[in-house]
Amino acid sequence: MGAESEILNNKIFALVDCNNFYVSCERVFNPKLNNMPVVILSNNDGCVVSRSQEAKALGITMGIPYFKVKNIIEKNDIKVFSSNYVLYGDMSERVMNLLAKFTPNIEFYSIDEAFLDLKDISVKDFTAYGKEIRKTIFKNTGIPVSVGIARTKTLSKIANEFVKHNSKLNGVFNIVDFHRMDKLLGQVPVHEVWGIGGAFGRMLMSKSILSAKDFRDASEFFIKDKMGIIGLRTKYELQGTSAVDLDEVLEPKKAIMSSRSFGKYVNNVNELEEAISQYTIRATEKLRLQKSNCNSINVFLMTNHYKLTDKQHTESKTITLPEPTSYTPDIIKYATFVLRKLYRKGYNYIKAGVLLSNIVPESPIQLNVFLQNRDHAKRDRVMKTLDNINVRFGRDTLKIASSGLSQNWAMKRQHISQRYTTNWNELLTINIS
DNA sequence: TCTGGGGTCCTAGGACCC
DNA sequence: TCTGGGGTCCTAGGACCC
Repeated sequence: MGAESEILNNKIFALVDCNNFYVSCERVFNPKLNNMPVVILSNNDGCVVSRSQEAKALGITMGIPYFKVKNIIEKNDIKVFSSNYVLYGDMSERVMNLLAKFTPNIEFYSIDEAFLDLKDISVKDFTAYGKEIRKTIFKNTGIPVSVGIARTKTLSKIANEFVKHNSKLNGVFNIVDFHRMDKLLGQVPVHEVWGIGGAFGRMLMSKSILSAKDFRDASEFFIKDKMGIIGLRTKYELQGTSAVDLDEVLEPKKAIMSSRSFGKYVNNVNELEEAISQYTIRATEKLRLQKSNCNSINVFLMTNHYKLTDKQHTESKTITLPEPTSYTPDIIKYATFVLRKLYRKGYNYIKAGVLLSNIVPESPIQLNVFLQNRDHAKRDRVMKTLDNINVRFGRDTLKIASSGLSQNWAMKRQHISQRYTTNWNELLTINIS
């Protein structure tokens, strides 16, 4: 890389990633868990989605179904928690607010990761700055983070991953002017590079492209042909040329999904209707929160495809609404109408969901001339009041009756912890004896 | 017995238009 | 016998991410 391109490409990305985030959140409020093996389960207590170092060392892999490792868990007294997204979401917000103080240019990438562009920060030593970030986050939230610093997002990901396997780095790895890049990239398996997943990984390995270094040095034509523009960008990024920008603006979502596996098999259409109503309530809440309306809804339901002895039926159907809306009762009506079209008697359904799409800003509203007799202002007020009450007094304080009261189909959460930070009844209590 | 949920982007191909 | 060509829009599906 010549001096000229270095001037053009002067970005410095820091990827800040919370270590074992969900486990770390639980540990903040339950310090007994420190140094113990801990795992967090996905919704419905299905799979392992977060593991402490100790749990990883015992051979618990990411995404493994819970029932497959129950033996190891019990034998080693691994502590188990159901996902507590209310708690993790709140802790995430605290971490992100602190990170935003370190640079005006930040991308909130996921619940536990953010990219910071440091090019305009007037510090000489980015490594020291990374250590300061790390110290600040830990001191104020109790969450340990790793920091990877590089000239491209893809390289900052690699640096960050490296931190976690090398305790000598003390949580920060800066490869902005790293001399042994070939050696470093040679150690990264190609399928672990950000943007290259399992499918492309297998294809590349069959062509003897085994490491990030091999991929960086592979032919442009080959990569463009087999992987399109995304693959090419990844190659440039590994070469040190930034090709994936910081995404700073929080764009409204283009699709909003709410779906869940059931806690038991459901074959009764009335129960399915309750579930679809509940998911629609959740999805439309999110829709109004980002001040949008949707034009289409998709409803799907599925049987358990792992259970080969069961009759299978998986189907989805999209309909276009007569006008863009976020009015929950109407959308429930349409969604349950679609559900009844899809539903077949005699099948054991395990999961269903609602997807709102074709999303547009809530104003200006494109009114359907045939529906103009509706009082839109009044409907808006009703939804606003509903949302306000539910924000103030807790989710589902007010809800629509079609979602059911007993909800026998609801997901399993046998190991849930308290909502320490968001619910007055679940604050941390300390017994002094 | 028991296998998550919620997103994004890109591409190919069909429909349709002039 | 010979049966355009280019453009746009939409959708479905595949790949990826955490």
